[in-house]
Amino acid sequence: MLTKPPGMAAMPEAPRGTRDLLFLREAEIRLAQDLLFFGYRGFTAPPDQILETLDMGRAHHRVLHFVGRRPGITVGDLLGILGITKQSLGRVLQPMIADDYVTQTAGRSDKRQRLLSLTEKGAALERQLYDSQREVIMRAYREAGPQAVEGFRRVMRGLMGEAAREEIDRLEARRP
Amino acid sequence: MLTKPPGMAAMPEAPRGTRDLLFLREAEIRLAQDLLFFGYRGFTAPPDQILETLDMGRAHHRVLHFVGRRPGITVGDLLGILGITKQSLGRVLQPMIADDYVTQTAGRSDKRQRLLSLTEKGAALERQLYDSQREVIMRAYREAGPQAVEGFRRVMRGLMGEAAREEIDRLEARRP
DNA sequence: TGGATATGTCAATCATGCTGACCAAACCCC
DNA sequence: GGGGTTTGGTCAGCATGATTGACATATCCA
Repeated sequence: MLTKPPGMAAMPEAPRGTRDLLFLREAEIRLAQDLLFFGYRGFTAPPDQILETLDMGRAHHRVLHFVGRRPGITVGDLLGILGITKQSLGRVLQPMIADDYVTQTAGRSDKRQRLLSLTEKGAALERQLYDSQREVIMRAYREAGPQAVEGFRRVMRGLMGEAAREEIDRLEARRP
Repeated sequence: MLTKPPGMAAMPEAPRGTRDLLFLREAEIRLAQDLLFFGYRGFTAPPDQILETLDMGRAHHRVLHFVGRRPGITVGDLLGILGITKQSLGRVLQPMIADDYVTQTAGRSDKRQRLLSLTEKGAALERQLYDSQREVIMRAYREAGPQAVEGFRRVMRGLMGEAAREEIDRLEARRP
């Protein structure tokens, strides 16, 4: 089963002189990949730890987060934000309604809609999860400084698609 | 099944005068949560699209990335980086070896070890996935500017635990 | 009235993680 | 040299969260 030498792939060709520059560029991109992988993991770890004691997962957290962020959101809008199918959402959302974390209300203008909001219980859990992430983010922000935070925001916005950028703007605008 | 009004949870109390400050703080943290969610998704979307045509997933990409990043890495070290169990890794890694994306070589000093490297085929796929992510990252970096990139790096480093920070330093140091 | 829309649900499947148990080979120390 | 430890592989079973396809219901709107 074991082979002899690995036989690594060749580096891509580059004209003399530009080689160092291209190489530095590649190193920067590779670093970005590593930072996003480990950074995102650090960001999700604290809520994950709390959730597993409640037999919930990251999917539940996302529902709590975005429903809390936009109370009265429709199921369709939530599906659009999460980017999953209604079947996938249903399996997470319906138990959360049954367990009194989320409530549904029929839409005023369109009675087909089910407007979602957090209950007191749901809001309390969301706040606990929020606090655990707040700690991590505050520490990172404090260590990096305000200018770095602004740079972080600019880069993260650039990483997402146009649709997500508009979605974030909508979430920010709706700030109560 | 539908209840009447949502009954939103109360905002946490805060003494007069500090209220605005605390509120702004919370808005900043909430924004960070949104940015990380949508940004990470934008970052992973392009490789995911390629991978699904090959019947592979994100787990395969992570193996390709970190083995490519550290050729000759041991199975144990890879497990440590990925933070998963050997059973989970095995199910992804063994098919990749069978399909000639990854090779194993017995360690020179310790023959129990299986040193992992990418084959030509594996390196080619890894580069294709890298290129798709490179596009997204380059665009975000270009739009945000060099100072923002430095800030992004500082914040992402702060988000991860000490162990991950050391791991990244090790990966950077091993730059060929 | 009838088609489109919003939501829910059943059934099957897939990807990726987990635990527990166990095995084999190699290493290392007494 | 023998015995315990380490490294890696593997089997079985399970959970989560995603998918598709098909279908049901209630409501909206032209």
